[in-house]
Amino acid sequence: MNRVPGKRRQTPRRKRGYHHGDLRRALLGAALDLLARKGPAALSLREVARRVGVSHAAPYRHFADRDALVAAVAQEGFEELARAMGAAVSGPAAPLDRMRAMGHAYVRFALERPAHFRVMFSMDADAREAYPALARAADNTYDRLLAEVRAGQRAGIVRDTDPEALADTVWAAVHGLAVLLLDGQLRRPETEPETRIDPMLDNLRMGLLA
Amino acid sequence: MNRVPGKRRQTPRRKRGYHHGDLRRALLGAALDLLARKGPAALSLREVARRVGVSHAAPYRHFADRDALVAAVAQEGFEELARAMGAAVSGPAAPLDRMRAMGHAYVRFALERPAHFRVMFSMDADAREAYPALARAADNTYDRLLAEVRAGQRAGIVRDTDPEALADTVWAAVHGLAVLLLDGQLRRPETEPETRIDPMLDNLRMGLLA
DNA sequence: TGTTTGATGTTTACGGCGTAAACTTTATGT
DNA sequence: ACATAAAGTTTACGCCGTAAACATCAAACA
Repeated sequence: MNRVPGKRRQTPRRKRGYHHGDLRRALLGAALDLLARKGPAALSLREVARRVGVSHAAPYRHFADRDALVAAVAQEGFEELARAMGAAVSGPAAPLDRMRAMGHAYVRFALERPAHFRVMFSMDADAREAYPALARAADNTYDRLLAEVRAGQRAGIVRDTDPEALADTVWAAVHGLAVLLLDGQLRRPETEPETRIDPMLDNLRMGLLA
Repeated sequence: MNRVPGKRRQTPRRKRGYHHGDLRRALLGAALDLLARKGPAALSLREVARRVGVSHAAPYRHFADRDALVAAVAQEGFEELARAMGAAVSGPAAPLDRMRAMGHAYVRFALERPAHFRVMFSMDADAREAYPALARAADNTYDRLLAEVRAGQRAGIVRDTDPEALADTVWAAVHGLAVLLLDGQLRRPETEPETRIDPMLDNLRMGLLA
């Protein structure tokens, strides 16, 4: 049950009337919109159903429960983030520049869609295991970064230690920066949030030592 | 209204019967316990009241609403984290060692009390503004780190750039590691989670460059 | 072509939640 | 001792997630 993703309409334009046409997608869209406007606390199945104009039980034909809807929204977020990061590295060629571009895309995504970003990381490991598509989408972003680290090492630019540890470090720093900015935890009023990332990436490059 | 913190009983042992004795603290304790056992979703005013043996409206004498209770729990978390970090730096004398100890304490706290840690960072900046005590408790942990960075610079060990940017970098990396480990996002099965922090701190020290 | 059938959506119902208002009880200061 | 305000209770309302029974429609098959 619950719809196989690939089985969708070949000619989706035909508006070939289901009962609704394409609930699921409509629900997802409404959920995302609600999330952006009113925050995570306001994201309820009933409100989403209301906005889409169906009964409050209709969503259960497409999502097992509220968590499943949230997981689907999170998954969409990871896919969009992966796209943004992909677009970012389409420009620069040098590994370090590519990593910088990815970092920017990551932080920008977080700052532009805070509620969405938050939801993406709101499920703990156990909860996430029930949604393998989500896990795959999330892994994807890590793999992109790791590839750049390895490329940097092959080019002799990046230090030759465990590449996964290096990728962990960079990802943790970028992710940490994103969530701390979101939390307003290290926002000092003078500085534009996004300008924080370049000094940070410089510090990562150079290290702490004198 | 809502109790001035300092005005509490001088001799709290006397069990000088309020109606309850010391609700608020009991509520906070129950909330923390519930959080640890059942996760953030299960943290409800009514359940907390039930556990403490009081009517479901009683908590409103001590907390304006559910968010206020959550904020108080978060604040306790920051205070405890600050204590843990304080205890960690009581040993080593060298700035870099102290930073390492602080990082360990931070990640350990997150891994040992995941639900609590999550709650601490679950409120966005706007929401947090309503709870200045929370904000102060949170700032405290940052200031400890910044002090170590400055000490390292004075000792000539740490690179002489903007110390706040350096502190941001280290904090972001440590915080990012903590939340990613919690999310199971970069857990690779072979390695013990806490062993991740030392390679990361080494990478921070040395930088990425070859 | 007409019928069946499974997918999609609705109605009704239940209990839990946050919160407000009106009420009762108790501790404390005069 | 008694008034008063703080602390706790009861009752009530509307929202939520979810389950079950029911209705409707699209499509496959006879």
